[in-house]
Amino acid sequence: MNTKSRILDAALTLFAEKGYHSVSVAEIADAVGIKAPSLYKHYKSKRDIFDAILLEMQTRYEIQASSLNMNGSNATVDAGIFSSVSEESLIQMGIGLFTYFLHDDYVCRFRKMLTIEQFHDTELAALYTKQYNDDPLSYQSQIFSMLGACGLFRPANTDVMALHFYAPLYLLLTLCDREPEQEPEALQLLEQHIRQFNLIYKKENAQ
Amino acid sequence: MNTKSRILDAALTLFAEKGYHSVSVAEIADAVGIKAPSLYKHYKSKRDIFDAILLEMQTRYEIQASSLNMNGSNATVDAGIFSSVSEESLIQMGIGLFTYFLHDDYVCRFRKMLTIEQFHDTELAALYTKQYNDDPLSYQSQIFSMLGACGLFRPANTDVMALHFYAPLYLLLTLCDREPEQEPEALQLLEQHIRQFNLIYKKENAQ
DNA sequence: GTCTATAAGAAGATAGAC
DNA sequence: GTCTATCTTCTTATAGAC
Repeated sequence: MNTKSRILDAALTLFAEKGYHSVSVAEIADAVGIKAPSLYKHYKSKRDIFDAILLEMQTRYEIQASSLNMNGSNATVDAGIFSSVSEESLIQMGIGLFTYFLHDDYVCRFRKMLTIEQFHDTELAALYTKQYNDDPLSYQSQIFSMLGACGLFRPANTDVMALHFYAPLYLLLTLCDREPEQEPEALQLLEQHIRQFNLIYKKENAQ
Repeated sequence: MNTKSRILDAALTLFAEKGYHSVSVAEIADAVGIKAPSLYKHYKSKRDIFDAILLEMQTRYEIQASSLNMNGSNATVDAGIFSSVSEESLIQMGIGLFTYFLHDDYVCRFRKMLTIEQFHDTELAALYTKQYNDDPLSYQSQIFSMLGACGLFRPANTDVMALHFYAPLYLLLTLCDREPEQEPEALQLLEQHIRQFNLIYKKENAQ
């Protein structure tokens, strides 16, 4: 890993924990194992490092999201997968999404950074809303819309269903960001939540 | 309003928008209409202002929470109120809780400040978790437990019910903190959520 | 209680040697 | 590409006049 990437990595870790303004350039350099002035051979300013993180993480996100059809206007592929959905596979989807969001090193640090910086400007606010609210909700909504059309789920407002499915996941995720030691309880509650969700919305005769 | 309180107020506004470290003492003094050194006649340090905010807001919270029986180990009074619960009164409770959390000037700014500072130390993390996760969830759980005992709601895991009821409220609340212009859509979705929730959990023969 | 003046230090960033 | 030395500005905080 080259120095430029190591700076980005160290900065992301520090920004995620303390916020942009609370971290000094010297601190970042220290974490990388160089002196502060050396850092300016790689980035022209502290703000430049922040912007590079933003760019890099947005690129990663778009790749990840498009592979899941989370950003596009259709979820056709996933509907195909979930048309043979069972309670266990619904749990797998929920737990999988949750643990990925929670444990992927970059995703996790970037989410914390955005959490801290979200009120600084409208661009960061919009990015947070897109990645952690709008995209997951519209993705889930489309999934449930298809599962409804297949006759597997009771007919219901899919936006509300998406909110019912995703909001607990979101709350538990932000909880674990703050209190990592509560992950076991969170996972247990998440599983109970999905079982209950399945019980509520799934047609009795389906499967 | 005396100067000491005006400093607290101005500092809270600034901390909520930019975070503790991004705000200078001069900026706070400016917002109050005095010079920075004058501020030290009221508080002995910048950190002292922050701690005073924390203390003041925790006191306000405890008063508010105890009047709602949110912190205690029982929700007896509220169960009495909600034993005559209707769909409309459930919506009123949800919307009321939501708009209070969102529009109360102090509650709102303090929540934003905690959001920004939550990863700085474990004390702030614990405070956030208590006020915006644990207390509301245990409160809701107790309410549903009583409504279940009254035979108004279907029997179900009340912790999961509380999560189903509160998590969407929480997601929409944090969304509106970030994007205040989305409040109308959020309120509409919140109302739909509660109607759906009621439909799901309420016994058909109840009422 | 407010001000001006100022200390003491930290921060972002540059110059120039190696 | 890394370092030391340095500049400049910002920031917290104090001293002391009014």
